[in-house]
Amino acid sequence: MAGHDHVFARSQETAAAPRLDRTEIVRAALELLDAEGFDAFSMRRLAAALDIKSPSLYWHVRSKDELFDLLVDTVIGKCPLPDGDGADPWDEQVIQLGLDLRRVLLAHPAATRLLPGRLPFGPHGLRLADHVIGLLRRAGFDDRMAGYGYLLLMFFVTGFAVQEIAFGKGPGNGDRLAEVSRYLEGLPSDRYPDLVAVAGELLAPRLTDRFEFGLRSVIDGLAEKRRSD
Amino acid sequence: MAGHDHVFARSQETAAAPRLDRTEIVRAALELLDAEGFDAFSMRRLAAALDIKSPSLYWHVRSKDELFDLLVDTVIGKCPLPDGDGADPWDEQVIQLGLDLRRVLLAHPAATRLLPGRLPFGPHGLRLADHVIGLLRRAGFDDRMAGYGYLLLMFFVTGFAVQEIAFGKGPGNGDRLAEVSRYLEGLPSDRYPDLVAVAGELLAPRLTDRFEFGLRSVIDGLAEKRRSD
DNA sequence: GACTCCTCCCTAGCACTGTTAGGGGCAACC
DNA sequence: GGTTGCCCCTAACAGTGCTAGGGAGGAGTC
Repeated sequence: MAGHDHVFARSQETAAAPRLDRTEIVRAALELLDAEGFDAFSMRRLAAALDIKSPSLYWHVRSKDELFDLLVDTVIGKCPLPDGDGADPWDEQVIQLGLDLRRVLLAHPAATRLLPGRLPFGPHGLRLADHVIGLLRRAGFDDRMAGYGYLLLMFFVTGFAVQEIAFGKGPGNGDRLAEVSRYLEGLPSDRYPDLVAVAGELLAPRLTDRFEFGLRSVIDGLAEKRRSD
Repeated sequence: MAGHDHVFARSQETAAAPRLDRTEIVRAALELLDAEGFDAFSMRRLAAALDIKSPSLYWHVRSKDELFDLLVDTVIGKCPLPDGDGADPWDEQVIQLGLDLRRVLLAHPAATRLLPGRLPFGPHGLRLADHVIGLLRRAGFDDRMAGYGYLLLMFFVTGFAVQEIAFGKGPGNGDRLAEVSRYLEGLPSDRYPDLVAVAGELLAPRLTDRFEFGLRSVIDGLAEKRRSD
């Protein structure tokens, strides 16, 4: 389609420098995921978006799975980390981190689908882990509890965000939430009395408050544990 | 290949009754997932395990995705629900439910990978939802909080179990956990000082205690909220 | 300048996927 | 006996991740 002007672009822009590298590929992949959704993603499509053929991708990236690892780490990298310890107490800092991470994940719903089952231990993921664990250790937690606090935070934020996205947070299907609500309300109330009764309020559109509340519960539990040590 | 003896089997076993139905397909699919893992699963393989050809599956099941919905619901259905309210206080009942659900999910790690991003609202999922919400309502929570309590429980248990499986809980890769631990310990400790310090204890093999502790924190937070209403 | 090496993209193709179109045997019902 | 509907089949389509192997062209060396 854009074959011929591609030749021009190539000879002009990138006579010496390679026109592609991993970061450029990851950037395009994230853009494709955001725009077209998870199901529309494939190596061939990504290659087309980069104006190359799909096998060329494999020179830069070992496999689709490795690319997904890079994608996840890139998204995690968008979560801001305060440099040094701020003035806030440790628990507020952890909660702020959780809120930021959730916000970042919800901004890339298709990429967030890659997270479950993946270990978030790319460079950015490691930096985040080190940050959280450091925060907890300086707050007086021992090594075991600090590590567990980090795991708990990640489990909670990831699990919440993924399910939240499943419930229709994605772009374009914002009314899926209403659709599910209607489905639940239409169920036979003799079989599921309590569920039907609360169905209207089960899937509130604004989950931020609920998220923060749950996160606070988890962190409070953690704080309690430290005290009892 | 086995075409001719298939004819015999057919005329003998299944003269009148249909030899296949959805529950039989789901049973075989779960067996295949458990035995061979998620990556080895395909409609053709499932068909082969049932001694039929893959297009025949589509007479019983609309799509692979619908089959996955059925699978998830079947696994959820293995979580025991006490009939009627037991003698235990509500929070202990909820925690017991969370522990049971996690156990069931860990027993089918490959099927659990299907859960994230899927709404657990098949028959069994609905029954579970109704049960939990009923428990909370009778404990004095209003409709909004009861619904949220259910969501929080599901988010937490699902998120925890999925990540736990990612960390190597699957069958056959039990030493992946040790491998990840070694990787973390080998990181440059000047760049990730706190992470490396706790790396050895980050991924404990027995996560049940940690799970229960986190779950208790969430439930305690919920109880607190009720009091403040 | 000719040489080789390395980078980075290409074409061709493999083995596989989910899924549909359409056909046919066979039991059950009128 | 004819018709209906169930339940499986073969054939095939469009697409997937990925590999083998090739070739253009810049970089470095003699």
